[in-house]
Amino acid sequence: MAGKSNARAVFAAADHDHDHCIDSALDAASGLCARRGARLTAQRRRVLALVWRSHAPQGAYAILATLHRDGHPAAPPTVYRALDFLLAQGLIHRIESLNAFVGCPTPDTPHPGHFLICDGCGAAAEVNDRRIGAAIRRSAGDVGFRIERQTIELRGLCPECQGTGQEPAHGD
Amino acid sequence: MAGKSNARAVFAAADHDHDHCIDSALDAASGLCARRGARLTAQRRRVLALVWRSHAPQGAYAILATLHRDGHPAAPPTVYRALDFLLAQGLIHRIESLNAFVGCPTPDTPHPGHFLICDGCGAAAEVNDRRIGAAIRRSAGDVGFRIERQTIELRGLCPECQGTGQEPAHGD
DNA sequence: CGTCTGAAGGTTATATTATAACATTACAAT
DNA sequence: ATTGTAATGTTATAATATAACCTTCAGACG
Ligand SMILES: [Zn+2]
Ligand SMILES: [Zn+2]
Ligand SMILES: [Zn+2]
Ligand SMILES: [Zn+2]
Repeated sequence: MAGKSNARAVFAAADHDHDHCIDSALDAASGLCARRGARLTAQRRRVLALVWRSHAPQGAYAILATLHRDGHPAAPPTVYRALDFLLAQGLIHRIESLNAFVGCPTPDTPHPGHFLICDGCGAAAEVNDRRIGAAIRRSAGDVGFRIERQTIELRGLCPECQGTGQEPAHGD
Repeated sequence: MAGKSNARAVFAAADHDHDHCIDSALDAASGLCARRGARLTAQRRRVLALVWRSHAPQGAYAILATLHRDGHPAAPPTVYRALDFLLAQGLIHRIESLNAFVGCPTPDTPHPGHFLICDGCGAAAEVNDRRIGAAIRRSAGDVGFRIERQTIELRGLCPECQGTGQEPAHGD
């Protein structure tokens, strides 16, 4: 309970209304795709909802299994194609160190994805800290490297999971 | 060590003596394992040499195939076990965004692996910039996140590959 | 309306990456 | 030699991802 108040800004509180997260993500996606002329089909919308099922990144095959449970059977290519579309639209990010996908809370503006990922509760928080970006640009600039894409994934324990002996991952 | 424009210091020159890279990596590994009482067996040494085959990260199955070509047939678990040992000793790093492994040029001292990875030539350069580390610690500290492990992989083009038409491989 | 077209999705098979489980061998210490 | 343990071998399979080809569907247009 001795968490910092800032912490809640990036990691959702344990008791937050997650249905609201899902709904607003879907609404944002609808609007954004409409403005861009991109087709957010029922299939893609379902996959996006399942990625947002939790703040913990979801694997493609977990999404696949949930689709089956929900009465929408699909094969791997279907899921991967939907994920590719969502990635292209910036609606989700891929977490390389987990081979999994997580919803983007700010899909309207382009940004590198910088993540804090808790090994206790599994949640991934997108931070996109200006200072990290600046340090990276400076470091790459020093050696003449031109950055096209960033993978920044910091693993550890979120404030809630520290001191609770919560090292191993759990469900979702 | 505190450098500004040691531009070519991180990416090896195109014409450098790579056999020297391999030899000194193997020598360093021998000494380090001896001091630690860790057993750098022939198998592990062979795998380490193959990881160092290039400054481009090598996949486990590429290593496996090369072992076969070299007359040292092996099954996947053999290679993965050797890689696990080398990772545990800090002799190599895993590149998450490539599912591949690259030799560590400074295995003596513990450090997070921060990489610049060229999409032109495939080379990965380990930078471990103190400013990036500091920015990350500050950013995580702000929200009370405890970092246990970092994945920092910056993809783009190295100085040599810029302007040489060497964008991500296309063929024609 | 009917037809055309291209994107989306379906289907099957397979590629790629990684690990589980158990048997055998090598090796150092007693 | 005996024994305990680390390393390796062996077989099978899990988990992640894509290739290739076919069908369906929504919208454009005459
Ligand atoms: Zn984002
Ligand atoms: Zn947590
Ligand atoms: Zn290193
Ligand atoms: Zn290059």
